[in-house]
Parts: sequence; C-alpha cells; structure tokens
Amino acid sequence: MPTPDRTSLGAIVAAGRDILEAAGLAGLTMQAVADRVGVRAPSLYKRVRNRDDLVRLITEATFQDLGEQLATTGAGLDPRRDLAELARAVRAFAHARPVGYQLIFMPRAGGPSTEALRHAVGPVMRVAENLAGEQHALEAARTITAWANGFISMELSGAFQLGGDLDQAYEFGIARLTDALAGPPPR
Amino acid sequence: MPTPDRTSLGAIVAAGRDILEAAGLAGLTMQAVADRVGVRAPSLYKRVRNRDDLVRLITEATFQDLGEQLATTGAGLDPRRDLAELARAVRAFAHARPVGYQLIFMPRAGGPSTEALRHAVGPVMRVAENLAGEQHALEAARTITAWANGFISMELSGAFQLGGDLDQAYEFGIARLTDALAGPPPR
DNA sequence: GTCTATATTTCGATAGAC
DNA sequence: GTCTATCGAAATATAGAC
Repeated sequence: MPTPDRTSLGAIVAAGRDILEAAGLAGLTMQAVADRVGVRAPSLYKRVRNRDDLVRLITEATFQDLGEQLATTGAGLDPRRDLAELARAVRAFAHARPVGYQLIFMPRAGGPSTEALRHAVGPVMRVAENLAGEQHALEAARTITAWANGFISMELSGAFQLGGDLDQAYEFGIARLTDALAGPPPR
Repeated sequence: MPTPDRTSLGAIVAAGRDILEAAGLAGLTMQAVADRVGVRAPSLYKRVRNRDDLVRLITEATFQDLGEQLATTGAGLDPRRDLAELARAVRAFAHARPVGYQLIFMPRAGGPSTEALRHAVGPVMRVAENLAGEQHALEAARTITAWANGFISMELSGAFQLGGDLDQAYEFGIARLTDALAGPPPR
C-alpha cells in the first residue's frame, strides 16, 4: 500500500496565502510552504507544477474571494449607496489581505481569466451603469476602480505621508466621485 | 599611480535605470550593471553599499525626475486646465519609464524623504487647492493622485481587459474629477 | 505520494593582490 | 579604484529508493 496523502492542493494554496501575508512574495518559498503543510519540499511538485504555478493559484483564489465579497455588496436599490458600500468593501478586503490584494494587480504573464474578471468587476459595472448611464458605464467603472485601487495601493505602500485622516480622505473620494459620475454627462 | 576611475556613481545609477526598464527589477543584478558600465561587479561596491542601496538611488532619481517634470506643468492660471495637464504629464512619464514609475510606489523601508515628496506633489497640491479650496486641498489632492496612479498602475499591469479606449477613459476621468472637485464642497 | 540526496543556477558580497 | 578568485547563501527542481 502506497503512502497515504499527507497534504492536498487546497492545503498548499491555503498555506501559501498565509505565508504570503506573513512574509511577502519573496518569503513565499517552496520550503516555507512545505514546512507549513507538513511535508518535504519536493512533495509539493506532485501537486503544483512549479512556484509560478503556485503563485498563480494563490492569485486566482484571492481574486475569487474578492469577487465573492463584492457579489454580496452593493446590490441595493440606491446606486449612490451601493457605490459607497462597494468601495468600502474593497478597502476592507485589501486591509485584511494586503499582500494578496496587491498581487492581483501585479503584471504577470497569465492574467486572470476574463471570466473571473467579469465576475469580480460585475458589481462595479452595475453601479457604474446605474450612476453614469449605459453609454459611459465602462469609463465610469474604470474611474471608480482606478481611484479605489490607487488609493488603497498608495495607502498600503505608505505613499500617503503628509498626515491627515485616511478614512476621511477615502470618504471624501467616494462622495466626490459619486457626485461626479451621477452628474450630467459631459457636453 | 593608482588606476584611474573607470566609472562613476552617476553612470552606475543611469545604467541601473536602463537595465530596470529593460529587464525589470529582478533583472537588475550587480553583474548586469557592471557589464553595462564596463567594470567588474566587485568594483561597484566602492560606490554603492549594496544592491538595496542602488535600488534606492534609482528610485530617488526617478522620483526626482517626475517632480521636475511636473514642476514645469500645470502652473497656469486655469486650475481645470492645469489639472488636465498634470494628469497627462504623469501618465506620459509612466509610459516612458513604466518600471521606474511603479518602483516609486512600491513599499520599501526607506521611503522618499518628505522633502522630495513635497516637491513632487507640490503642483498637485496647488491645483487641488485652487479647485477644491484650502480646506479640502489635501483630500482633493489625494483623490486626484489616487485616481491617476491607480489608472496608470492598472494600465501598466494590464488590468484593463474589457476593451475600450484607454486614452478616452483617462480623459473621461479627468473631466469628471475636475467637475467633482470644483463643484460645491460637501457641507 | 513521500522521502533523502543532490544537481543547478544564480546572485550578493568579501579578500587581497596590483 | 579595479581586478581575480572565491565564498556563502538561497532557492528551484530533479532522480530514484521506498
């Protein structure tokens, strides 16, 4: 009888995500993952092609989580309120998994499948369309996404160094963006 | 008579910046820099403490360049026009040096000196104050910066995958943000 | 499927002669 | 200041026994 399974792909990905948050992308080594799941490093290669593959799996799992988080948010009747809730949900997610969040937006060979992307961006597109109209939905969604992701990325990287209250600044951005997108279309 | 200088700190940093753009941060090895400046790798350590130090110098030089680029932009009389010019200037800079630009916003130990930061952000603060008023200058500047940087970062990382014209989306964001910040302040 | 052992590669950094 | 020579430290990945 062969040796029974001592780990699983799910456990490996989960361990990888924990290590990623605790030690950063550079700290995500095959050895560290093996230690955490309780096997030797070479055994990981039975379930994962290589490290890049593991990073990709972790990124996709994180992206999927974000999508599910947003799916349960901002589906109300008031698009202005929905936008605010979506924006706060994204930021909360990023605060909970800062490294994983930033990993999503890193340039890499095999980006997220367009399917997964539509799933995660869906709620934002809906709100954008309700606010700015069908014709400007994509541009409005990109404005929202760019602002939120930019704010969060800068916050996480410590780029806001001039003091002030960041929570307040985020709410300020929400309020102004909402007014801007809900306002009369240009021209 | 000792051997004459065969390179300089400036040449090393300049070579590092070129390599960074051509081969990414991982490709920025001491060996690659040495090859490009025409010395052996150990010689670099006479002018640079270690690799991290070199990366820091490159980041600061890039940040300085960005600041100078913005200093000559958007100092006109019309804050709406100034904001548009500033936003376009940042994006043009990022397109010219994508890796260096993203390096600026990476979390690192010794962030840019507050002095260098004020220099680079100065023009944005001025425009924000002219648009949104003194009381909301910082928040407005952060909204602008977050949106522009978020848009550019996502663009550079290939995160915009749903088609559409990105130039147009950027102009859309400029127009809407300008209206939003110049509009009546939220009481 | 897991293990031990090891190959490979790469890179950062130092020592000491000239 | 530059060089040759080399160390030392990782980390990825493979081979083959059990």
